[in-house]
Amino acid sequence: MNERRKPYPFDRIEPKWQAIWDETRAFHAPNPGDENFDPAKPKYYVLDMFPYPSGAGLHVGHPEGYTATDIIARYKRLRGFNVLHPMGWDAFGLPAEQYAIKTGQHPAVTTRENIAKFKAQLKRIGFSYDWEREVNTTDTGYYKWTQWIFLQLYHSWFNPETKKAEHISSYRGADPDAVRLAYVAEVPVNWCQELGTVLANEEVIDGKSEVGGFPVVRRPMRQWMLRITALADRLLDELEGLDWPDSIKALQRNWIGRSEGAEIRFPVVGAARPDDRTPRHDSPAFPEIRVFTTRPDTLYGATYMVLAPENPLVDRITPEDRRESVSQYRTAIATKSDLERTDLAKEKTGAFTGAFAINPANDERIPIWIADYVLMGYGTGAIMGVPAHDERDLEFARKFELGVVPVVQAPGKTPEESIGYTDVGVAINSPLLNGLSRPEATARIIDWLEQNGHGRRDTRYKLRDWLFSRQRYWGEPFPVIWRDGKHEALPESELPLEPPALEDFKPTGTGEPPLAKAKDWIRYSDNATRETNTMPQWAGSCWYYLRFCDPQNDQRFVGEEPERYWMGGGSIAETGNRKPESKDNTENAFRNPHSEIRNRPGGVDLYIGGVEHAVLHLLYARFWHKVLFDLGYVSKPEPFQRLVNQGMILGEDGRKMSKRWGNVIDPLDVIEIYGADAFRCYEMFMGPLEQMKPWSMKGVEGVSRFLARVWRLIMEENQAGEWILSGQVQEVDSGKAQLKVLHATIKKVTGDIETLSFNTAISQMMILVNALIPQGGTPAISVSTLRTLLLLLNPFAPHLTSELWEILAGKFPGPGLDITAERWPEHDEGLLLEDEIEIILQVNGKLRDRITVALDATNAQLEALALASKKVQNAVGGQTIRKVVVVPRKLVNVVAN
RNA sequence: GCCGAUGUGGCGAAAUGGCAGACGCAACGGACUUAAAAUCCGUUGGGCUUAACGGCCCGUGCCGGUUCGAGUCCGGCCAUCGGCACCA
Repeated sequence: MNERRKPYPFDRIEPKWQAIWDETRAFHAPNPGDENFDPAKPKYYVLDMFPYPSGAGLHVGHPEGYTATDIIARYKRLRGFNVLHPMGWDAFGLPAEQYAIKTGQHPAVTTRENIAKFKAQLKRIGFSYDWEREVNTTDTGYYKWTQWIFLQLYHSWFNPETKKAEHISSYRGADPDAVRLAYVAEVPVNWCQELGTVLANEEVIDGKSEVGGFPVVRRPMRQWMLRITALADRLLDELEGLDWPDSIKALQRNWIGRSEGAEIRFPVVGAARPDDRTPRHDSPAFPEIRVFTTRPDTLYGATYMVLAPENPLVDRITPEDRRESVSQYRTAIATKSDLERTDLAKEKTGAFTGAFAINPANDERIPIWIADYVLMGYGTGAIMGVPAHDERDLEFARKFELGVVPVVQAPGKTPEESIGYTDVGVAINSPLLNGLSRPEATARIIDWLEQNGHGRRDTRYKLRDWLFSRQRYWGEPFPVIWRDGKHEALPESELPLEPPALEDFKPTGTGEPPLAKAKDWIRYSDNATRETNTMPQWAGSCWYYLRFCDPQNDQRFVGEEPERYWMGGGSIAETGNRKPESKDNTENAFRNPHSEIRNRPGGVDLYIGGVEHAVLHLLYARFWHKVLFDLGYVSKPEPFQRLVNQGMILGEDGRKMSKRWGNVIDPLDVIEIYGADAFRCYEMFMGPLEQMKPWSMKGVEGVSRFLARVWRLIMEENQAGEWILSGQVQEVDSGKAQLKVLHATIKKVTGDIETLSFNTAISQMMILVNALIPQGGTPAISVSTLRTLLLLLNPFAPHLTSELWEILAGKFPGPGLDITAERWPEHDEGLLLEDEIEIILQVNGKLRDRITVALDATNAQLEALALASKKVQNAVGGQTIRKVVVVPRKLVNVVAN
């Protein structure tokens, strides 16, 4: 391939400016109290989801979000904000460990190499990160505090009275270990043999591991859990005030899965206990079945009950003559895979236990069945079957010929026809509830249940407690020891607890973690040993945004003042009621971002990342943050005020980029040919940030041509082929038309950046540049117009604009050499108005003519002009004019028929 | 099944309820050049009509509604993508 001529010398200017930014610490954000800290500036915290530094390096998907945040960061700096824009590494994780298993190279070495590669790539794109704040979750100085936060969770409980996490010392019960937010439980977990570790529910997809796609089986093991369910209500309710995409909020709501209803107690008759197989009806040990239902109003329609096959109650209630068939069914279910069991298409199966329960509402005796459509893991592992108003129950009842009693009558239907209706209608066949609507009936029956001791109001969640331990080497060790079979927290003074040096990182295969191989390390004292599990990768990412506020602090996970400043709602300037910009135009809300900022509840001001973290990282981090908030360590209850998901970038063939399709684009290859500025601008020009969109090399070329036109507006080649300042750049006044498009561009670009509509911002700058290109005659371009253009373009193409700014500043006196020290321009609304404007004339809503009128033409004048138009008259023809709609400065619509 | 998003030229897309297709790509024509590349200028939703200027009709997934006026708002469908899924 021929060495193609560069459209402009980005290969020289980009490294030049990157070096200057490094040397001058151009993007270092000072903390309160630091040298150069300006208390007059409001803060702006703009954050990327920090990457896992894989061996593959960046692909074009990473820099999409990073470019967006970088534009915002640079823009906010020009608007006078103190901008926190950091980057770091989520570096614990499986690939480095698996590489270690294969090669024996320590994961720390692999990680270090990968980070160096990632960092070089990010720098090459010209991101304005404050690299002095870089964090790495695998540094001892970092995970010391991850372990410290774990200890806070360990030492805390959720007080249902105050609805807050509190120190365990405020717990008055007998067994604090039963309520700690970090606790140990023997639970059925997702065990992945291939990975040699257990996984969180969130990490298992269709019975396979999210990483690697290996089979996952349920198996009871002793594990560390975090009591995230205690915060379920808050995690749900406090989503409301967040400026997040609806889809992400919906995903989290769905994942938390709050259902409101009642727990109802059904006494069992004809029950048999293993130790006494005689049916007993009046024993004090009389078993009862508790069910959870969201439809207590349909209680009278409960014609049978179903227990999950695994429900331990089954043994207690099944009479002798049914034991064999019940046990057969249970065995059949146990050998089924999760996939088979949850296959919706399959027919309902089940077995009658031989026992009966009493429906407390009408004292009816109803049969108790077991069936695998009832899950042990949700509610109480038992349901009341209301076939008339639940599809699944209806299917089951029809198959096994159980009674179906309609208890809700749908509007306009007979009771019989109302079977299968689940939503609307009034209660029937329900003595206590007849005639009531669903909400009324629900309230009435719950009151009745509570008054008569048959049940209570209840809320259940799909959310499970967070399985927090892993059997891996490359993760944070738990700061916990075991003595006499009981766990104890390590004292804070012993943090960080570093993992042992190991030769062999392989999983043991038995479920025992690799750390168990380090016999010396395990031994804590004569009678105490260390916990050998490690934390999952999510641990480090749960609080990294806090560490960025104060990354070097070795006394605290984050200093109080930096946390208040960066994560608090108001900056020093805001609380001081001071605005950094004097001009204010209330007509245009977006022109005054400060009013918007002041009203924010605080936290990270803008967080951009992939949608894949909707229910994992984003839920976990919110959970930790709320606990830290309750304990008084952070200033606001939510960490991320505004969240945006960038859309995936597809290959040129429209398919997901993957090695398999050979359609992966390497950013550095693109930068090699077109430069970092073109790469950045193209990523933003492709389309709306949130949208999925295919890559196009031709598209990059188009954007590159645009940047080259900007270059040639200001530079020209001399005889020797060197770029020199163009003679057409002069200190002249811009013409009226140019000023108009310039100010329209200031307005549009400013508004578009605020709404992250970068694609249209770039379009508008293209329009401006097209308008500035001299068309014949004696060309002269105003220096001040060019400077404004460079400022507007600077966040998008920082290298090019820095270079051109410097060249202009060297030739024309005025501003300094450094564009990043400048202020963002403001548009003058007056320049956008013309003396004459075009009015469109419609007949019945269809465009028929246009006229040019004075700006201040009255409605009456407009109407007269419209009716005088030949084209309007033709369109009206013989019809009668019914009405004339005049929209000032816009249009006239003549209605005729 | 439930929840969420999306549907506009050949392609990426744009349009506070007011000129549909800005901007860019591709394509075609032209200028410059010995030639090419680069650059610059022009045309470019579909159809009908006119010698030409121009004129007319259709057009934002489909069907209805609201409105002087709908890509945009409302109701009902269809399709694609993403998430959840026997969650009681």
